[in-house]
Amino acid sequence: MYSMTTSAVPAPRGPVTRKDVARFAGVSTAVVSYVVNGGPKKVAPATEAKVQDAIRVLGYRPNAAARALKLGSSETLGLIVPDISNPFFSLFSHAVEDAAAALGYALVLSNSDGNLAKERRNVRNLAARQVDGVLLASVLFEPDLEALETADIPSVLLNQERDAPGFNSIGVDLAAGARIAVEHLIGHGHANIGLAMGTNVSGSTDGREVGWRQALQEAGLPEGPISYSAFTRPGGYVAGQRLLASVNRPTAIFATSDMQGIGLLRAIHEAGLSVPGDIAVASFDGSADSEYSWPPLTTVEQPVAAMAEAAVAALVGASRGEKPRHRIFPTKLHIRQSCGCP
Amino acid sequence: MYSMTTSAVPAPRGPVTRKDVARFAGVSTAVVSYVVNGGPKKVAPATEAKVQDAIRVLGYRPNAAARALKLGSSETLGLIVPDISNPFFSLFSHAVEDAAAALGYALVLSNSDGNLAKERRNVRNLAARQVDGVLLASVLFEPDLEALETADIPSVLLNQERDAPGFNSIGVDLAAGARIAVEHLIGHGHANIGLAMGTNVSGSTDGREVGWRQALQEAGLPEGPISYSAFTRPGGYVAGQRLLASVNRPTAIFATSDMQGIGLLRAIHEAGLSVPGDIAVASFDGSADSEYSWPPLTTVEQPVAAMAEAAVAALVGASRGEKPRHRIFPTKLHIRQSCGCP
DNA sequence: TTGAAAGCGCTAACAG
DNA sequence: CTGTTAGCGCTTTCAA
Repeated sequence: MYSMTTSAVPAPRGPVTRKDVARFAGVSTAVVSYVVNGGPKKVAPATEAKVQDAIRVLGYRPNAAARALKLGSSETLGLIVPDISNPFFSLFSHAVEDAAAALGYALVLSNSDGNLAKERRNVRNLAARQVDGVLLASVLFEPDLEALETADIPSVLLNQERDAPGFNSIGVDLAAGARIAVEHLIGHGHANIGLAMGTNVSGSTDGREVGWRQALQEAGLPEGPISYSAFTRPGGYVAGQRLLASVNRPTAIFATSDMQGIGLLRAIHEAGLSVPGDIAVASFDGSADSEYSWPPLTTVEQPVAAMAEAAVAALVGASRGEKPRHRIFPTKLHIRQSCGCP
Repeated sequence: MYSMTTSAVPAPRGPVTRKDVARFAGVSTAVVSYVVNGGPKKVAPATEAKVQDAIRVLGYRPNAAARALKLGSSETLGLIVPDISNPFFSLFSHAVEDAAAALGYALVLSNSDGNLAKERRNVRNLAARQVDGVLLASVLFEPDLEALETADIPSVLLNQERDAPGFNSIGVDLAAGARIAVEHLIGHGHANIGLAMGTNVSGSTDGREVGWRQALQEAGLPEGPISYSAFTRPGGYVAGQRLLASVNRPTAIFATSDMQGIGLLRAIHEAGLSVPGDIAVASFDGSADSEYSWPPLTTVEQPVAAMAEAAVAALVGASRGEKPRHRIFPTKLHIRQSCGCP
């Protein structure tokens, strides 16, 4: 109806600004700010009502860019993952988005495709966009965060096993997780346990390999065959083929990711072998895929939601001046059928 | 070394702005803009070099918020999906991010969790953030886009089978895709083909159900049993259990998503039946999961990358004044082993 | 309790 | 070819 009446305050042509609201409500723009933000000044109830009305009638929506410019904060977090279509990262992203949204932050997502140049480009891009924090699952152990530092933007490194000094980081106890899985396999009586190890760029040995070795050593067992390949389904598939062809074929295999585990299952099935009858399998991550493979995979679950929340909290904390720290989360063994349990 | 020398141009304390660069290079701020944006005015090569130097030395990064405020464009696209951890959407998101990045847009991701209220909140939030376009895989057939319309922000509806007038939309030919899959199953000699149908809120019958029925009718075959359940792994699992227990147990089942297909496989395996020996299976989507299930699923592939590109292009086109349209993409049958092919 | 006004960093019209 | 300058919409200090 408003558009049909002649009014002292005509509907503005373009997008509605705070000025339009002020004019419509007969107050100053400052007052509009006060009611929109609930402060920093108190507003008389009657005035507030007028303003709320004007906002509703005009369909006013604050301009986030202007706010970001003024405040130097975009209420936005950036997330860089190698590949969002990797189930682990998509699960993680969802959890991060939830945690961010709960705090009023939007999430800008970018994929690095495991490509260092792209990762750096993404970091810079996020820095330029004045995000309030960046979560980075880096290709590297100590990534180049200079763009963020000079812009004073906090960051958290994801999937970080070790403490990278000066970095906020979060990770899971890889070695402990791998160990419980391998110990469980040993408990089933296996004495020749192979490893389908994912490859990463970081120089040092992955904790999952360490854990596998520890479990074997402690049980006085020799090391089974190892195959290094990508942390992916095809990677696991290839590793499976190689492991099955090795001179001393293992009776059980630990895969360092669910994706590899699934690839492994395919290789084993194709070879006409049964799981867990001929070969038992356990993997790492605890993604939904592992529950619906055949047979369902016994896997080491990462506490994704807790890690996401902690990562977001670390970002928010960092902007409040808390100092960088490294947080390690425990894992939990999910026993299903691929290990030989009924 | 710059920090060690006394200079007429001290390093600025806070973040470096265009003003600092101008001062350092001994030019005006306008000139800095011209070189940063490559226009709209030409700059003498020598001057440009000085500016580029200053930018490098100072580590200058343009403030996106200020730019967005000035230009009324954030160079950002919004994407709302029900659940990023659904492999179809994560694949799609990756493709969207690629397409967006190629055009210089960042991507803000949000999950609606299939929840209408959350979807609306996300739409509004994106509108307030002045994104330049929104891609929405809605819960509804005709979602509430008012917040976007009043802000003059273009949008594209994803996964939209039919033309919703006035909306930009993109979808796949569901019925045709389902038909080729079911026809393929028929070609294997199956005469009792069941349907594991995903449930959605839209009132009308899903094209995949239509296609299944069409193929059957054209072949003069009776309709097999149907089970309605969620488009998820658990959904497919339950559908599988029900279908296997039905009075006239089908010899083949068409699942309307890969996730359902995978759940279905689990139900069949648990029942001690073999695929495709006892029951053949085909599904829909063409996600990576379908390739590594056991047996690998014959599936109807959606051209995700092409759709993502078209969706982003539609957004950009819309802001150039192109009128809304509905784009349908063809599917392609990926033959693997679950249907009975060798 | 409310208002006026100074910018946040950037772009681009306009003037030189 | 380069510089000056007026805002974009918002927050917040300072004054009334």
